[in-house]
Amino acid sequence: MQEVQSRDPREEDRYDAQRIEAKWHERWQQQENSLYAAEANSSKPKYYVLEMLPYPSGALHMGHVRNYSIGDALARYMWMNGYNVLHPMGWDSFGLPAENAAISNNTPPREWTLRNIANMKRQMKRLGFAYDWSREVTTCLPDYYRWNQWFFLKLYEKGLAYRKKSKVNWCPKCATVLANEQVVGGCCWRHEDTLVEQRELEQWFLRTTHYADELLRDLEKLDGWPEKVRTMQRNWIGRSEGAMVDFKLDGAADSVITVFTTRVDTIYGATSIQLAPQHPLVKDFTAKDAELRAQVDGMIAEQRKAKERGDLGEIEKHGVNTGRYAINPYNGEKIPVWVANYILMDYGTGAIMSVPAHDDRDFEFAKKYGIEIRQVIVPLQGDAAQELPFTAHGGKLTNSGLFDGLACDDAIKKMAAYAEKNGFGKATVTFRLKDWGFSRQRYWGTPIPMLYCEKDGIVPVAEKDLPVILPDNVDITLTGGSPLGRVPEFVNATCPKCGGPARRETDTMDTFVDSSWYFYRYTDANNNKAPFDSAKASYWFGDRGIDQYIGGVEHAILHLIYSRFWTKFMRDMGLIKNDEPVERLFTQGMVIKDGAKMSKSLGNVVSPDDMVARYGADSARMYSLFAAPPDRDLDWQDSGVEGVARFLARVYRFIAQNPVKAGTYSAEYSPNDLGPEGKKIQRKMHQTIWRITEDFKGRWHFNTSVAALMELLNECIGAPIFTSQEGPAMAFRADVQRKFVLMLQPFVPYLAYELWERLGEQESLLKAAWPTYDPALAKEEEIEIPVQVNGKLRSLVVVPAEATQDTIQERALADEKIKALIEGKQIIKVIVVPAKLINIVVR
RNA sequence: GCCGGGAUGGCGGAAUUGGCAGACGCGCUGGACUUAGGAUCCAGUGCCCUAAAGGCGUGCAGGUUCAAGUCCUGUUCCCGGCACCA
Repeated sequence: MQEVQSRDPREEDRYDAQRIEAKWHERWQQQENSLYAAEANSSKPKYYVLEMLPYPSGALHMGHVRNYSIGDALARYMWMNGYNVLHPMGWDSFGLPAENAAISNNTPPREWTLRNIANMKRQMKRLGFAYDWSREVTTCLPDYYRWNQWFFLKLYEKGLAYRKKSKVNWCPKCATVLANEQVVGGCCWRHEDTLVEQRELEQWFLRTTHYADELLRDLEKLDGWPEKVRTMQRNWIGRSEGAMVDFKLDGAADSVITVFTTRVDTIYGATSIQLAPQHPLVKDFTAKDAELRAQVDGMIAEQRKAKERGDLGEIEKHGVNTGRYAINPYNGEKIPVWVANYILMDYGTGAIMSVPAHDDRDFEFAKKYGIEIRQVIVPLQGDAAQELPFTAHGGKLTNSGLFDGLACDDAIKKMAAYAEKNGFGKATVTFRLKDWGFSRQRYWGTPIPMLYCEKDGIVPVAEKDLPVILPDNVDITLTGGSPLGRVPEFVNATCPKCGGPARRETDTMDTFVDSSWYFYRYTDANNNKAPFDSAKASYWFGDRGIDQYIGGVEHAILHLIYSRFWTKFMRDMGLIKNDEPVERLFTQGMVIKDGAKMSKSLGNVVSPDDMVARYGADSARMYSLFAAPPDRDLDWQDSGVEGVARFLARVYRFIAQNPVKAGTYSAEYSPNDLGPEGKKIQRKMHQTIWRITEDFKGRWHFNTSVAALMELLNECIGAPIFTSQEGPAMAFRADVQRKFVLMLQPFVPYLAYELWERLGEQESLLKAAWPTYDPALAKEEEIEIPVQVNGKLRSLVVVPAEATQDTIQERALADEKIKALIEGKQIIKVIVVPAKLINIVVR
């Protein structure tokens, strides 16, 4: 640093974030495995706070810094409040970018990944995040992924993992299959500009639908989750109650069209059947009818295009009559069978009964093609001839045979029961949620522990043979087939059943497996006998799961639904007791710059390393909490970071340049010693403690916490009482300085530790008690009461805080300005809100 | 179309229970100190009005109330999610 010549000797001891942070960073490094370790047999209450683990892309971005600053502040606050805190970190380190890096710069995925981890861990440490590194989890290492394989065997045993051939999502850029959850608006979640194709492939699936009902129902319990996330999951699961009804195909007694409907009560109004173009029966119809075939193929192409454009709902409805008829099992009526472009094969049964009188889409379609529109529902009261389509539920049946007169809701139940009794249908529930497509045709993932034997078919790897190690030195290309298939030493194995030759599964697991249960591993990260010890997991998860989980909303569906599924499975295995993994979830907003998401192409990326180098970790962290409430988007402004750095410099001057050291003062002082100025500061201090404590309790508006600290400092700076050398004044200054540092600790640990030391304190700051506020001292003695006349602010009067209504009114009416205003007018009413305001209504 | 969130000075935001709108910070203006200032300190800063006085002001239009950013009705725009879901 440049030599500064200054008259003021204090100038030589300026706030130098780099020097302070380097000093404490060095000290903390030396005890990295013990400093923030959770206690093993603690009598304290437990608190598990967790931030979503990062993908090791190479470097942290500001979104990470924000995420971890929130979690770290909370962890430190809970430590100070006497909790046994678990605050771990790990790496979601399988995934495609490692393979892409391998291709583009010829570095093996493992090496690339581990190097990135080392760099990001360095950044986290430099930022001063308090993680228990002894529990670090790295998902791409065999000591972790072997348990993925173990879980897979358990899922297979229970019938929750299965293999089937079906249409699956395929990303051409990733050259792999994707789960439904990984398709966003028809495109790949990693390649927003790449349309996902449909391919017919044989794949492993996990039966997430087994828990569909529970996954939906338990959302009600998650009142510590943002409503937004619960709604998104509800939509995703998409439960709908209805009935399946079989329509026989006329003239082909063994051919049946099963339709799904939520409105079986309208079935007497069904005047056609509509099939999705991909419906299996359609193939039979088109086999001998080239013209029909051409039209159907056109519809399939049209649907695909619309899906790719993301406006499937916008295409114009059209269809083609197949010339066949189906028989309505309720009344024996023959109705025509059509193929229509608005019927989706992947929802329900891919076939509907069309009731134009009571469905908007069917109505539009029937109008276009002149299909009969037959009303079978009328309102409960009043005019039966209302406008069609009449889609409301609140009606009763007409033209419906023996069900005439029933209310819709009643009819839905009775008619489903009738179908079941007569063997042509039943009440049923459909879900939008599909089973989890689980196989990936990629290298950098957990090998699926399965074998294919010519004699025994699909054979699981024996538990004792786990882990199936992912080989190194694999030739990776993004063309055709799983890279592992090109490694004979890997592929060629022995069948554990017959001892004959067997071929290994060469697909790997979706990386979302890794994050589905990693937070349980943190409770027992070094266990090599089991994924974790049940007792340890139950201690940290309790009945309701992780106390506080913090991350981006982009995982509202993906990670958060898979991990809920995994938890339910582990509970049913008897490994854990909790039904849900996370009690409270917080989704922080994005970090943006100049109104846009940070991206290389826009050139608006702010690098954490750069911020740390320019302003220090403390400033970068505090700014990321100060600039906006944590749940909202944060528009990054370097000048704002500077402002925070200025504030910290003033804090430093207030304490480090004028400290009252431990042992140099008497701890006792009485408020009466302080005088009005000191009392005012004391009041402000207790109000500040109150505000920040409240913010931590759940509101989490750390921006106002920081503002409160700034206000307190503004009050203190330049106050004459802090230059006094008298006993009580010294004791008071000592108290203010200590409480200030304690409140800084969650937000700016480096500066807080430095100042704590400057104050001569020996106790560990991390576990020093959070200051308490005294409501009596926080209370104002005198307050300004706004005086309104007819609701408009006209004056202010100063009264004692406890002033009665009468006193306030007396003072207000005696006020010169008020007197002049109400002169000659009639007072109609006076409203006095004690300690708040007075409003005089005059005419 | 359905669901969730939002709109407050030049900017980020505050107002926790219907009770002084604009805390705190940025930026800007003026001043002090200084060889210098992109350091520090002091003062000012919603808009209109020469100042005082006064008036206006929380997307828009109404309403309830002594009193509305906050409650009610309607409406516009922005962000996010879902979507021919039968």
